[in-house]
Amino acid sequence: VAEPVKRAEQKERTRRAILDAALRLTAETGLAALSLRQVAKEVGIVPTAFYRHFDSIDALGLALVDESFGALRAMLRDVRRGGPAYDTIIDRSLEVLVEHVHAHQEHFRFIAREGAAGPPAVREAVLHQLELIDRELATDLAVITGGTWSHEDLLTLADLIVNSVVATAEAILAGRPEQEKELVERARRQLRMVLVGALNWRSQA
Amino acid sequence: VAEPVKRAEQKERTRRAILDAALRLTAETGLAALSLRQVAKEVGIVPTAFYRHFDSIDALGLALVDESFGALRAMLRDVRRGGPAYDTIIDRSLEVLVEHVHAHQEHFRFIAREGAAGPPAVREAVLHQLELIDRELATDLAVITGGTWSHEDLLTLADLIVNSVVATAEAILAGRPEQEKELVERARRQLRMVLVGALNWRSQA
DNA sequence: TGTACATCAGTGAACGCGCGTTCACTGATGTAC
DNA sequence: TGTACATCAGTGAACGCGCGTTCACTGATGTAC
Repeated sequence: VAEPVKRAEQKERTRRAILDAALRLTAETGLAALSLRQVAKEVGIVPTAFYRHFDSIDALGLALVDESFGALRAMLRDVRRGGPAYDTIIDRSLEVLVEHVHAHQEHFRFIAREGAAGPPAVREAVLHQLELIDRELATDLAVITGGTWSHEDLLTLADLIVNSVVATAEAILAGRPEQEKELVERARRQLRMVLVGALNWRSQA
Repeated sequence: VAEPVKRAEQKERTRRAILDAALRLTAETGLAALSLRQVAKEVGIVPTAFYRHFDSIDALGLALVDESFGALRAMLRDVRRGGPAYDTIIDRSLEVLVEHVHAHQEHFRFIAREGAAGPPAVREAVLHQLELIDRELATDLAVITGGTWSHEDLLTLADLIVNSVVATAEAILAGRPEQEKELVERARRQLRMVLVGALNWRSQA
């Protein structure tokens, strides 16, 4: 008594079309100003059909949060693939960042925008996911630093790095393409400053 | 033939009421989702009277950008008042930051929110103002570091500091009050890492 | 000081429009036998 | 395989509501003389 195939397929296709349309439309005005009717029109369905897929725009927003963090986590997996090779990690991470930021522009923009200004439920979901990523990075850093740092110190450093990288991604997306090289070079220097600073500061403490 | 006094006074009072109401109301949903009628209702005037003061919600938004950066610049003046006393500058700056963030919550939130998700004109105005502040900080840093750094290096460091501080302010405003001490302590360590790192990295370069 | 006129912040009715949501429906897809 | 029935994604009319904007207006404040 499994769900029939063809009908389910069509439903899934419409669901995808709704998610894609919403991601495209929110890029202009943000999720808070997005209407169900705009989405329906963009997809090519009647407004009421929206309810066959989502209870509300907020519910749609939460689905987009999941999807966007899927893209971000894929990026982090790519970064980790190289292992903790200490001397090349900054260059490699920035390469992966630039590649993913371009391939998933809309998802990155969505996270930045809705984390600052989304409807409360969406905003909270974004901030929660970012906190989880902070903690994951702290675990990675524990490996790189050889397990001698305290949990709190690792989180502090992870937070500093995540904030800088998020700011860099936002700047790349907001800026003109010809500024990109400059922004990446700046990020590279910043990460080096941070890494050198963390190690020196640590040995003084 | 100067503008008459009493009438102008009343007009200014209404203008202020509109700005205050808008700042209060946007805290919930963001400027993009704010309606002229909501503002008028909150102020206690008829919707059409809004046009006596602003051409559109966007124009009102730009006035709020000016006002919010007025608050931010007042903070920076307070920080600078202590002069470039190298060893206490981090502690003093964080004290001033915490004080101003609480006194002008709504303005800081406005900057963070509309810089990420405001209507295009407002968003651009916010990002432009932040860039100006980056450059001002770079000038301050030139004094602190004794004039031996390149312009580009100073901007890189300023950008790193501004991003961290903005992230800290956002975290304080988004978090629960009992987390504040922890967040400030984390910011303190981050700024020390950055300063130590910048100096060491610099001397290696 | 008193009067006649000008200014203009705020009013209130009206407009067409897009909004979210309800409801009964259609007809292709799927299931039971 | 063929038939009768069930499911359910998408339809289309209708609703009351808040929206931005227009327009002619009112009446207190201000100015000229």
